[in-house]
Formats: sequence, structure tokens, C-alpha cells
Amino acid sequence: MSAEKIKNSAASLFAEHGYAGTSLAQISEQVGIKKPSIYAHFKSKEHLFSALLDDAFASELRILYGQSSLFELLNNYVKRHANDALFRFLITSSFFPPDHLKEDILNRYYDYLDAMEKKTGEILQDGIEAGTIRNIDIADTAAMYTIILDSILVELCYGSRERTEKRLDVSWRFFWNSIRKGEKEHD
Amino acid sequence: MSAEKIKNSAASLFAEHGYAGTSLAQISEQVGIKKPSIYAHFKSKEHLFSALLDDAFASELRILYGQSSLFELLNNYVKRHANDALFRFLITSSFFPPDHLKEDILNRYYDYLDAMEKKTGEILQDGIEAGTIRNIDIADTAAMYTIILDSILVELCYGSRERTEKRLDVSWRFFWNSIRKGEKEHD
DNA sequence: ATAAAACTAACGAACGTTAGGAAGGTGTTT
DNA sequence: AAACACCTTCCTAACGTTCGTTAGTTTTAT
Repeated sequence: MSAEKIKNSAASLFAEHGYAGTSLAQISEQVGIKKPSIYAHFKSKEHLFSALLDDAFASELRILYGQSSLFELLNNYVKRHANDALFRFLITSSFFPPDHLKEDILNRYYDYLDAMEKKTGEILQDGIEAGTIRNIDIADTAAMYTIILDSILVELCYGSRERTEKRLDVSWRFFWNSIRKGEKEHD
Repeated sequence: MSAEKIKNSAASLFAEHGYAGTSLAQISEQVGIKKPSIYAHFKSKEHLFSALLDDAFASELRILYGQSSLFELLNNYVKRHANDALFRFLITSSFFPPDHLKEDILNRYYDYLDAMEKKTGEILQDGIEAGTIRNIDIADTAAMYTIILDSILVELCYGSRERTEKRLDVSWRFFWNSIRKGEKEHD
């Protein structure tokens, strides 16, 4: 299916150069078709972008709900960033949305964050009940987890793998050290 | 001076719409001159952008070196974001640089981060010697501080003041709680 | 008088988009 | 089985607009 090829190319190009910085000519060239052929599959540049957004948010939610470990979820983001153009597209578009979709994207992103804080809260609650996590304030801790996640996403944007891994290591040690159960809470 | 007016308008437009998303027509219109008049002050769109970058990095370093409190430095970022277009321009351009300057910006941004981690390390060292901070690993802690800073910058990008303040509050409590001296380290 | 800073006019290139038609496959009617 | 209409997908050609930029000229200030 050529529509899928268009989506793939568009996702990686939008992710790298942004909405305004990506032309239909670039996309069609990467796919190997002529520029107007895109219109056989998508009504406009905006519609193509919106279709990608739908895919990206849906995919992200699916992955989120399949996760049950806070560390693995973080790790999952790092791993996917290298190969998943749709994921990179989503990060870029959330950080830097085109004008006409700013509000829409923001709302959907906040919805996603809410879903994630809810999910995070559930995992924390499980940990408390299982006795592996101290009796922390769940809302605050979930918020702190989101903070760490965002900082990981930032580092992913800059593209240095080693910096990201280091950041993941440091932030997780701080975070885990703050919530884990144990007689000695700092090393 | 009209060159300054151009810089101001360009900074806020670049910050909001990005390099590719901002046209010289928009800039000149906001300044109140005709489009070609920009060329009396800047050789090209790229040169205008580069001039802004120089200003922004210089300004940021100056502010960084004038700071002596880790919390105040964070707070300073939040406060400036509302009024300082050059600062917003710097964040946007660092997160999402135009292609032809990607490498240059990245290097300068890393230099800035290094300067900040160094400065952070000094402040932490002072705190340890003064007895207000525990005997933590300075490099790790400075890295963690940068993580928190980045997450604040992310939230600033999304523009919700209250979310930013909440994030500042939560992250600082976690951070400070992890490094401050005190018989009881968690509430 | 001289130089800087603004203007009008226009350039070629690139943009997103539309019109109109050719090629190929699918299913229905004779 | 052959002929038909139909729809999808791709094409070429071209549209109007906007882009960054240049040339040449006039205004403004020193």
C-alpha cells in the first residue's frame, strides 16, 4: 500500500524538519512517486499530518497500557526512539506543533499525560501494597516521574545516545532512591 | 535603532513559529517596514537568525554567571520566559534548530550545559562546605539538576503557567530533599 | 555632501494544490 | 468469454501564491 509508504516517509521528515520545514516534494521524492500523487491518498498536507497524529497518539496509548514497570516504560521510550519514526514525529509535533493544530495537539498531549500519570499511579500503588515502595505521596511521585520522562524525551531530541543513557541512569537512581523501601535510603 | 526592532520581532516570531515557519514578510510587517528594508541591516534570513543566536547565548551565559542559588536560577528561567523573547527564541531554536545550523547550535548548547553543570557543581561544593548540603556526588547531582531544568523548560514550552509552577515545586522538593542535610530526609 | 535606511518593482524558485488524462484492476452486464 | 462501466492510482501540466533576494531609487539624518 502506497498510503503507508507516504505516512512512513512523512513521519520521519516531519519529525526531523517540522511541519513548515517539510514539503510535499520531499515526501513524494522519498516515496518514489510524483508530488500530486499524494493527493490520491490524502486531501491535503494538513490532512496527512492529522492522520499521522491520530496514528501516533493511538499507538502511544496502546504501548502505555501494555506496560507494567516504570523503568521499562522509560527504557521503552529510549529504545523506540531509534527505530520508530512515528514516535519521533509525535515528540517533535508535541514540542513544536504547527500553528493550526497547536490547541488540538496540546489537548491530546495533556490527555496522554493524564493517562500516563494515572497509569503511573496504579503501578506505584501496586508497589506500595507489595511492600517494595515506601508510603510516598502518589500524586507527587507520579508528577516527578513525568518530569523525568520529559527530560529523557528532551535528551532524545538532541540525539546523543550516550547522554540519554547517562541521563536515564542518573535520574532513575535519584527517583528510585527516593521511593524504594529500605533501611538506608541514600548511598 | 531599527535593527533592534527587527531583532525583537524576529526573536518572538522565530520562537513561536520556528525558522521555516517565519517569513521575512511577517517580521517586516510587525516592525512596520517593508520586506526588503530588512536587508539594510542583515545580509540574509540566515544571518539574522545567527545574529539572534549570538545574542541569546551571550545573554544566557551572562545571566548564568550572575546567579548563586540553584533554586533562584530555576525560578529565573520561569520568570523570564514570559517577557524575554530572546530566551524563548533560544529554547525553541535549541529544541528544534533549522537544518543548516543544527550542528552549530548543538555544540553551543552543549557548551552552555557544560558551563551550567560547572557552575552548579561550584554552588553544590559551596553548600557542602557550608554544611547545608550532604556529602553527595557532585557530578551526579549536577546532572540531576540539569534534568530538572530541562523538564522545566519543556513545561514552559507548553505555556501553562500553573503546570510549570507545580512542576517547579514538585521537582525542587524531590531534589532538595535528596541533597539537603538533616536528620530526617523524607517527610 | 555623504552615507545610511527606507522605498518600489521585480526576479526566479519553491510552495500547496487542481485539472485532466492514462494505466490497471474489479465486478457486472450482454 | 467478451465488452462494459467503474474506481483507484499514478501521471503531466499548470495554476496562483508566497518565499528569499536583488536592483535601482528616493528619503532621511549627520
